[in-house]
Amino acid sequence: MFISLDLQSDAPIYVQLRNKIIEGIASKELLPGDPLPSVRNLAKDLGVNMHTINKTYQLLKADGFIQIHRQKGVVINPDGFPEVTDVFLEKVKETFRPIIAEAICRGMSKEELLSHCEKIFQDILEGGNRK
Amino acid sequence: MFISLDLQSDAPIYVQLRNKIIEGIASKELLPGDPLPSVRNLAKDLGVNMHTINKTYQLLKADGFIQIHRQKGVVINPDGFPEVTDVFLEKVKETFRPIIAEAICRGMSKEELLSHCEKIFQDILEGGNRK
DNA sequence: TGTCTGATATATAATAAATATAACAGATAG
DNA sequence: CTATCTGTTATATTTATTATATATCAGACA
Repeated sequence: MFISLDLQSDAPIYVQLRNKIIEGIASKELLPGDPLPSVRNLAKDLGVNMHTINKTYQLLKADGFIQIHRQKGVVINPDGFPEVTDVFLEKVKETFRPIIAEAICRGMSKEELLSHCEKIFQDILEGGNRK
Repeated sequence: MFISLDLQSDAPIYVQLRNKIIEGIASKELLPGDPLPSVRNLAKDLGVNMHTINKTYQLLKADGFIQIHRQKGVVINPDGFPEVTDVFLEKVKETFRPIIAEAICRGMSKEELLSHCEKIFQDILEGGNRK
């Protein structure tokens, strides 16, 4: 995992980090059972505070993407990942809807939109286009 | 325009309102030249502060979706809307990427994803599924 | 016995979001 | 002319979020 944070971004660090790890899982760069750095080590590597990393891990744990063992450390969930729940679908809608609406205003066709989505999907699978 | 705000949402009020208006434009419920309520009236109607509305209008103006005339009021841009710029495409990517990555982790297929996007696109055009 | 885990507590600083008032300049209807 | 409506601007305050700085605790382990 090469993790780079964008300190200029309006997205909080702990969210950026969460997303990076999710992308790592999606691209199979991170496999079930793989270890993640300890809270303190990752904080040191990224030059941020321990609590910021802890917040990210707690989020990922709550969603079922990682397991946290008190003394062993943090691992990508070896028992598989959460499914597509109604809650998640709702999140998809709420996130996509405003952007798609703006795309329509700007004259983007449905085909064009789907093409962009497809490309992003592929890029993630191939682990590319990472910032 | 029936505008309802979700005070429970984590999205700021001024952003929610911006999105509602963008959706109104996308669904052609709001047409070029149509007037929008004055800052003070809308604030009163929604039960929020004047500055919150003003922030929304300034955002929409900066992006070219509305025009603001000092004494006449606010109208949906009669000269047409902004195009699909590189900046906007970048915003699409950055917004979609984390969600699509999570969708992949949860086992959603590409076809399933595109189907959801297509549905959202249609829903907006039809002015439905509004909250 | 150190040293590593995560977990937890407390305090502080910086920023963003929202509100509360107030005042200003220009247009316009009475 | 006056009152009222625009958007604009300024100032101050409150609240919540984000991030940091320290510190401590309990369990595991070499």
